[in-house]
Amino acid sequence: MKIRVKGIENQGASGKTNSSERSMEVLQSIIENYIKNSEPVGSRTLSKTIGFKLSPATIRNIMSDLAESGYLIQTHTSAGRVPTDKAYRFYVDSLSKNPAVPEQIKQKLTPVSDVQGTPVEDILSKAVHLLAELTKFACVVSTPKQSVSRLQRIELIKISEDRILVILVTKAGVVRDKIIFVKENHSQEFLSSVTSFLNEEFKNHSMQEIREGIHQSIVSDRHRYHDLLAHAVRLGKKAFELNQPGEMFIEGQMNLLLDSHFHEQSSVKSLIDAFEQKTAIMKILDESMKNKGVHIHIGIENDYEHLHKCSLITASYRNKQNVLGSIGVVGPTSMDYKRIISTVEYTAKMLSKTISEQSYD
Amino acid sequence: MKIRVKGIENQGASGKTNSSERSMEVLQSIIENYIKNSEPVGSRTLSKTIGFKLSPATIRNIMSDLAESGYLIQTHTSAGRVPTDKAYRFYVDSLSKNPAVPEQIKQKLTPVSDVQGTPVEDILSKAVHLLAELTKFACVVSTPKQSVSRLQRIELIKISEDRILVILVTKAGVVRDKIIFVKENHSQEFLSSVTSFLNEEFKNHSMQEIREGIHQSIVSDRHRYHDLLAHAVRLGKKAFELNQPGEMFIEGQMNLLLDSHFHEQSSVKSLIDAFEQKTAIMKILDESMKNKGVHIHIGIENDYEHLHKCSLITASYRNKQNVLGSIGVVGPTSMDYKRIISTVEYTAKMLSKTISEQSYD
DNA sequence: ATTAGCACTATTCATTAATGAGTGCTAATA
DNA sequence: TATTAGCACTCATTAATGAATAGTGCTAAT
Repeated sequence: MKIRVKGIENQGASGKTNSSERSMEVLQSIIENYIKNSEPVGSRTLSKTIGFKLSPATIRNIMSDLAESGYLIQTHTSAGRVPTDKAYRFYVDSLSKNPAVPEQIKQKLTPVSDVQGTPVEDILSKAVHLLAELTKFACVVSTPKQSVSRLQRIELIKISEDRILVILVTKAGVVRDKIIFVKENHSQEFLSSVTSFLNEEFKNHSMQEIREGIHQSIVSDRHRYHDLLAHAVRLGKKAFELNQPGEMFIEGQMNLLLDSHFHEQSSVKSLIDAFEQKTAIMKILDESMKNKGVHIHIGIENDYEHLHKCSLITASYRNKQNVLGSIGVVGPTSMDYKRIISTVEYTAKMLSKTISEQSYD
Repeated sequence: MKIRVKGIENQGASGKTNSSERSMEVLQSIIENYIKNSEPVGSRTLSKTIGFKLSPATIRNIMSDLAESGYLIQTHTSAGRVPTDKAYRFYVDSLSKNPAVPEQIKQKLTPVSDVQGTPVEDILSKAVHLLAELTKFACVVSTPKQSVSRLQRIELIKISEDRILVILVTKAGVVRDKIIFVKENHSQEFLSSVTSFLNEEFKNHSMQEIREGIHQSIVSDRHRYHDLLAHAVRLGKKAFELNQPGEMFIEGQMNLLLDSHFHEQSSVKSLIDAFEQKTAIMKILDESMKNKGVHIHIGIENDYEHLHKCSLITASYRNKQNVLGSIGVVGPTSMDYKRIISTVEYTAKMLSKTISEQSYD
């Protein structure tokens, strides 16, 4: 009995994969059926939908085996079977790596690239909005990681007696601004020379490097700097200090609440918490920046408990130089993985392309 | 019969307002009861809750009259009565103008002012977040209207051969940035002189004035400008062109979906649409900037149909110079007006104070 | 003008019974 | 030996029923 299913786990190991292949196809069929109709699927229905001819009884046997090895569960005795997270994992792993992107989605996503001169935030926001519209789920995108982005230019502008406006332009085209308060009343000329110094010193360095570098300068080489540079370093330190904790844009949360899978009280509450907290999702997005391609987190695989009933599909976006951030979809575990994966992948690609065009190198 | 109720509408007109005053108090009591429990209120319950002694039967008579003149409705024959939008309008109009702000709310809102040097957007976002937390409804805030905000400083920074970064700093502390593309390869020195020119010419003018002013310059005085200034004007035109359509931050939409009043399918859909559209709510926020104080839009009073089951409480915020934008709450018509109104009012006040401190004059 | 009393109405809730989808097991079949 | 037909059984869903309840409207008495 179990042999049949074992075949799934180490498929191809033995020569006689016939019956295991069939189990696989049945499982796949169940999953696709469930994804489509969101209803437990029974042996009778399946025997009609399935490609090859099998009687309900046989299918019942197979299903029973699949249930035993944890791919299916029953909500109650006389209900059909529902795929588990393990089943979804099997399913996505068996999907083709380069899914076709429907022409319609390509069409819808072209406006992302139609944004000459707009701030990166706007591009991200547009992209995530479109993604939400296409997938009908909640979508998130993380803003470019400051620490890795490289300095294109820094500018210090005197605003008033004691206030200086700091503008940081990164290679990725992100502009950050911050007012810093100072005690001394520096002249604009002085600020200009500080600006020049900082630009020469730090252009093309990542923010992280700069922060560390400045720290270094102060600690070790203090005596070497004459007065002006000491000031410059002190100002620069303040300027580069804007350690924003990485933002995240969320769009289409409402879509989830309309989704039938989240109609139960408890899971709605969970989701809201998950979005309030942000940190959990942010962590997943960050994680997704480390490797190429699409990342898939299914239900229970998520560390954060409130996301146990969700799947996340994420992909990183980048410019020519660096990986900048990630974009992703949060939906029910029973989402249409094929479609969502290809959509996310394509969106990330378009986003990368657009941002690369805007980047300064 | 009707006389009793007419008394509400032109109260104090006749000397014998005794019974009309009583009707008023009954109505008020019904409203407060309904706000508190979200359940149709019946004559028996009311006769207990109400301050003075009245039998259920008498109350029934009064209620019947109130229903006849449109202050109450019944969901079905044997149900209690529910206040109409007209009733809420009467209710809020009769509220004291300067409501007390609970100490607890004051406490919660102090962090808004704890934001030295942060961009205005962040302050707004923090304020609206706190407001949502306090009110448990959805909250919105509009970003400072660009057209009225006055220029503190403009800066042109050469980013690459054909790209110039424009930074606009307004008196309100808002920084706007945009990349403009140019055909000529201007030197940074040239840009500096253009910058000086633009600053001298337009500092302290509102964006709207500037846009009009520049247009004027080009049309009428073209010949007067020598080459450099012609360039400057052309660049400036491009720079000031960033006609952003006024953004809006939304927070706490989820709160609404958890609210029992919106549990019916239809109204949820409506609300989602309302927030997607943005324009309708934006219009209300804009409207609210025209007059001082708190503005209240109850249900059917809203032009936009999808907001017919909501009330909006809005108040404008400002710096020392100008009204900048508005902040507001979107909730069910049966919200606790007393509490919400005072909270919004106080939040707007705190917001104004904070932003004024950051403003550059 | 107010109130008590009573008939009337509509919702809500629990109970019951019918329906039906789906399984598991056994015996028959290819 | 793998597959299938047949049948008993389970459990959710649905509809129907009736009792309990909360509320009104009207009339007559105070």
